[in-house]
Amino acid sequence: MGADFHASKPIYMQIADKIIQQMVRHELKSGDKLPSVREMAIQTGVNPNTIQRTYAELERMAIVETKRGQGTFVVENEKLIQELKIQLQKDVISIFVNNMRELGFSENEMVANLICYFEEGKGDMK
Amino acid sequence: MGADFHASKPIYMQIADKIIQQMVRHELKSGDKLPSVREMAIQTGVNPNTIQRTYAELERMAIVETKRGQGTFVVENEKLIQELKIQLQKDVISIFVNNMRELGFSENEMVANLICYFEEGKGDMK
Amino acid sequence: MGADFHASKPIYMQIADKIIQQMVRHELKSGDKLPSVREMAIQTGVNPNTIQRTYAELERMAIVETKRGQGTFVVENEKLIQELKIQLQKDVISIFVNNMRELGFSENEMVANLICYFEEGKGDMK
Amino acid sequence: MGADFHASKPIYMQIADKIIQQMVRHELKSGDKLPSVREMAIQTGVNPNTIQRTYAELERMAIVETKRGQGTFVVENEKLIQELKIQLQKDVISIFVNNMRELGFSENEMVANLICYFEEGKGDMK
DNA sequence: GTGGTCTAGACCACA
DNA sequence: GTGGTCTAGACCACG
Repeated sequence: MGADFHASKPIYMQIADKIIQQMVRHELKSGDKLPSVREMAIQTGVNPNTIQRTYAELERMAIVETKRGQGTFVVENEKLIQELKIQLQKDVISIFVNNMRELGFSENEMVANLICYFEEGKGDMK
Repeated sequence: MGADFHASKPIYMQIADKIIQQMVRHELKSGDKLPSVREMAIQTGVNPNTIQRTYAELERMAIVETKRGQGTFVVENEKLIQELKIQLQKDVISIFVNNMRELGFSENEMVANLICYFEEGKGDMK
Repeated sequence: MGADFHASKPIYMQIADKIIQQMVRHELKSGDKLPSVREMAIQTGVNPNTIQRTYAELERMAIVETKRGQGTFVVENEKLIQELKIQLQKDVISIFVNNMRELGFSENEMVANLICYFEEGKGDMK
Repeated sequence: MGADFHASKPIYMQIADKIIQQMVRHELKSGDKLPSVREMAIQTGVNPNTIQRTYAELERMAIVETKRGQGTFVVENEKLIQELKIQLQKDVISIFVNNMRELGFSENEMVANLICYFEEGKGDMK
């Protein structure tokens, strides 16, 4: 569970992404309490300030809310989390399609290559 | 052709990517001469230092070579460019698969959602 | 009647403000009894500790007094409540004038814009 | 120009507000470069991290943009700044009206009291 | 030179 | 106990 200090994305964002993924996969549900800043800091092995920043970012995205003196909670809005998943999914696909298009692939080739990737691990895609 | 100062990737890398894409799509071929550092700097509207770094990076990847007093040329090695394309393609697919997996999708769902994306633009992906 | 956990003001102050407003508007009069701490806590949905602090704050301002075993009462001093209203009013106006001045407005423009705001809801204020 | 360490608003926000006011009053114009983080830190007498946060907040509001290695600039969008002014103005008026209404004043009384405030400083408002 | 991130450790208000 | 702010000082990538 160590942080990757050399990735391009800042640590506080990597942690935010992890939390979002947990929401999207329903490992974290509406109304659930996140670990306290200090506890999360210990769990992830980073400075509490970094977690603070993560939580602030999540709150800015309106997918988490903090109650003074009580803690930080997943927002009570299941619909918003659903939309979040759809949005993230579209973003991921969109990036993939753009990248592949820039390499000169047609839509059919993209699908074919993806299937190929699954079947062969690394086979004869061309 | 302006540089995107907001993207997460450094500008010199953005430009390197653009050049590599041109090779992979055969808009730039083995032996072709790249624009001079100064000219490229003007074309892209960035500091010549930045282009310098772009060319250095491409040379480090061994897909470009600088001939003293003559300029910078795409390496005379068609096979290497082919391999480059395959490598890039695998990277792109691999990133896509990882991202989708983190969102909780199975391989079949990935393929289905991709096809869905093409058919509907943004339809009812679940 | 729920507490706003997001506002910049602490909850105990928000509640104190609400009570003061009721006095100023004569919905609460000299000598009236405030709800008990527990009852108020239930009404507002916050921790009794928080209400305790609200009442303590009001007592510190000398606009409420606690009689042991009987409860908390609005002070028997109509004049003081009048003065409170005038003071609050001056504060509100003063803040408004400062804010508008910081935006570069003259006194005449402030009056004009206020009138404008009433007439048009949101019209062509310049 | 010292920072007020005891105000309710955090310092980084107070500084952000000051900068926004300068834009709204056209003391800072579209495209102008803000002082560097370090320089501003010296000017205001706070830690560079605090200014960093101020600039990050302004960028999040999309009224400032940072160019890597060059500095932080007022966004090239005069219209947006105009809208910002109108928005701020509406907010200020709206808060004033709400506060006065909570004290039990009618719209006419608000205007009258404001004028009174200007004429007398602190005269016989009731 | 620029902004961005991170740590360490401190203090605060709030519930 | 909680989150929020701030300082001090460090290191990094970028242009």
